[in-house]
Amino acid sequence: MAGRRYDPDRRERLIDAAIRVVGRKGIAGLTHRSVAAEADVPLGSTTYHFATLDELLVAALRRLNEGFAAAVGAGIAPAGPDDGGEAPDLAEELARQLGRWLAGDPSGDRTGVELEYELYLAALRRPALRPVAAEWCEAVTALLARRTDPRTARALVALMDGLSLQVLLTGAPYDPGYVADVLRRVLTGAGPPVPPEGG
Amino acid sequence: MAGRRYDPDRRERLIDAAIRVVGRKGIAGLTHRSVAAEADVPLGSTTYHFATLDELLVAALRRLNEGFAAAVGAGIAPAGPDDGGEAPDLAEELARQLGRWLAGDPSGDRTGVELEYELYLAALRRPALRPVAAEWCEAVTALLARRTDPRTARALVALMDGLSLQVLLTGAPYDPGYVADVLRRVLTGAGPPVPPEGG
Amino acid sequence: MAGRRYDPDRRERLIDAAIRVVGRKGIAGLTHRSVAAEADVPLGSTTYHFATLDELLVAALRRLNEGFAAAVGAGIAPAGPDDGGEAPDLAEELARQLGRWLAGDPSGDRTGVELEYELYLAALRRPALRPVAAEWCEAVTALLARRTDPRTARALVALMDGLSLQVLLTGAPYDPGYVADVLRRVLTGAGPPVPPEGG
Amino acid sequence: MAGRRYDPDRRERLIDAAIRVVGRKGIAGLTHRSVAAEADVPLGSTTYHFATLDELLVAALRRLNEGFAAAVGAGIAPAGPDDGGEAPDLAEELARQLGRWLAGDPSGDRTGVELEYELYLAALRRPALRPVAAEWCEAVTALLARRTDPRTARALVALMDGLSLQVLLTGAPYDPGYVADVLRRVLTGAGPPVPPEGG
DNA sequence: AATGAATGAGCATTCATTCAT
DNA sequence: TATGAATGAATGCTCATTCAT
Repeated sequence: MAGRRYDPDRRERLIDAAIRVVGRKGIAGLTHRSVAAEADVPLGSTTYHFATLDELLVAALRRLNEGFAAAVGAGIAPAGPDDGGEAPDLAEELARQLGRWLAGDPSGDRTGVELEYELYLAALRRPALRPVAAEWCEAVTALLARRTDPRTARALVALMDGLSLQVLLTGAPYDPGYVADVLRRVLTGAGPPVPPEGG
Repeated sequence: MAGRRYDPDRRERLIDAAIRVVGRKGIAGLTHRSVAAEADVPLGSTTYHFATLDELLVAALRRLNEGFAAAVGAGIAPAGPDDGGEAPDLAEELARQLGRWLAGDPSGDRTGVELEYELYLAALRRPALRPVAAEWCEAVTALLARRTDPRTARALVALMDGLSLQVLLTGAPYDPGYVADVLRRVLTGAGPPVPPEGG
Repeated sequence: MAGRRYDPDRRERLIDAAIRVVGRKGIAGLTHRSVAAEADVPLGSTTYHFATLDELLVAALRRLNEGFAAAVGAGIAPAGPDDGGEAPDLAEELARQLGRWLAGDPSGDRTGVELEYELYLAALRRPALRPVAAEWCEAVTALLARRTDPRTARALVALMDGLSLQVLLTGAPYDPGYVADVLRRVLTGAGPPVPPEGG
Repeated sequence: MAGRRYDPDRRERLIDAAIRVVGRKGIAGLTHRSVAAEADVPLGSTTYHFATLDELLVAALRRLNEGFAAAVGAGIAPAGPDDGGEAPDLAEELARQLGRWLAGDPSGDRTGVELEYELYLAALRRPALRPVAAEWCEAVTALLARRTDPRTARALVALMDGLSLQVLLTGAPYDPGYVADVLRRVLTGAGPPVPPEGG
């Protein structure tokens, strides 16, 4: 913690530390001090790299988004070349995927979804986060739109958000069959998927 | 602020004040002090009536629920005696209602929905709020179940939550036609409404 | 510094401490911490009694005013019953008095005038101090008006302020003969003193 | 803000920036950072050119003096060759001039006088500024001495300072008739003006 | 039952300064 | 010669909580 001059990517380490802190203590527990301690960095260093906590929050949410989009992208295969207007098993794939996320890390800290939702929902009161939240929303919608039309994709995202929150907020058990069922209803009458670029 | 000894419904006034404070400054701005000032009550009085802020938060969310359930109940008429398995215009009614809530109070403070969602979503990190959030969710679901079946009702609530959050978090405009459309899809194939008690 | 609950007139002690701190380190050195240390009182106590530093500054300047007005009043005897339109030796009395103030306390800390002027002049940038500065100005003017007319009194105050500042700001030596001379010029053609109340 | 290597009059630009900063935020708001930002110059550059803030303050006050002396000189014409011992309208000229300064710039920032007085009065606590304050005082006195004798000039300066401060500190309205009156009294019995050099 | 006073911990932020480049 | 990065100290202020009344 002393004399450690010259430390490139300290900025990145601070973002990582911020994510861990939020995971452990929530956004309310994210302070310059807690981040500094978590990153093992002098206090002044946090304000040097991120003048305000909002800046740090934005960076954290953005990094989370990248990781999340990658995860979703890996889980949701794009539509095959000869798919009809609607992917046959998308509803079930999504329901299964959602179940995996919500089950989460059984170990100590909060699960990934909870952390992610906390940051995402923080945009409600923090305008600075709004653009990042919008990016996240659009990114996931775009991924799903590879298997259905954009309007349907957006509705799927909303429904999955709503169902996840019901589980997270009320402690209700997750029922994959039920979720697949209602997702399927939204997929009913969906248009053709967005063709991949260059197609 | 002084000498106001006998004051039987001070407790209620504190809850009202707490709601106003959260509306104006967010949950992060809810402190014993801010509530005391808002309610024009000595500081010690707040800790006396609500030992912790969580207690106050629970009371506030519960009060909000009551008002909200009443509003929803008034907006969503129960199914008539000879309705078929599904109310013909429920989707549009809900979309319109949602639009009204999201448009909100154009005056100073935050709109009602934003306030309500902030408290509701706070349950993510505050276990004490979880039971109240569950109550809220069940109450609204039950109201909608008077026009469709419970599983569908729960999905409608989730979808409306998700769509509302998209609007609130990303600043996207609200499109009632789109919302009615996707709500209608969820209503597709819904079962019969829950018969009124005693029916 | 510990366990000293119940300490009435702690508020007064804080004001005294603030005056000593400003005397020693200037307004720039007046911080909640420095006052707390000087008064041997916990830090939180300073913000409890004076929510902002401006409040403390106002209280300090006001207290200083009282003492100063008393000192001036003692030094400047009111006009005798049969005085003509102008007190014969007022100019010299004032010049002598001014010399005594500017000579000040040869010991360590800043002299009283310097301290007083620093707080008084701070009103230039701190609107909160303005009313107190105005009070001070009027009080001294009223005292002098007992020996001459109010317009002349106000000018005497201005001239004495200006001459004092020349000494304090530029380090020029104080020349009582010169000061008496120019004060006398202002007194030339002055009207009758303000009659004492009830006279 | 980057790569601006060759920049010969950066020093001057920093002084200008410092004056603007003091005008906007007061001496207390003058920091290396605020100057750097105002001058659009890297932070390190300010400490490089002015090791301490006092140095910068001295430079700023000195520059202000030059401009002010020029303004006064332009406003106060020297005595004509056949003037009697006393300039007939000097009192009124000065009163009018003072009124113009105190009215100041009606636009956003602080008026020029306020800024100038703040820096001038700062000498009270900052010995480094004392010589510059003395220069200012002497310069203005010398200018006025071209229309009256030096002792009287010095008193005029003191009286004008005192009257200006009354207006600035207490918010009292400026009354040019009154000011001319009392200035005239000081001019009463003044000696002959200082003859121009070489006269 | 109720409350004014008190206090220790903590927070976001700002800053002068140092130093390696 | 300049400067971006870094840092330790400090500041004003807020707060939950305690306690004596």
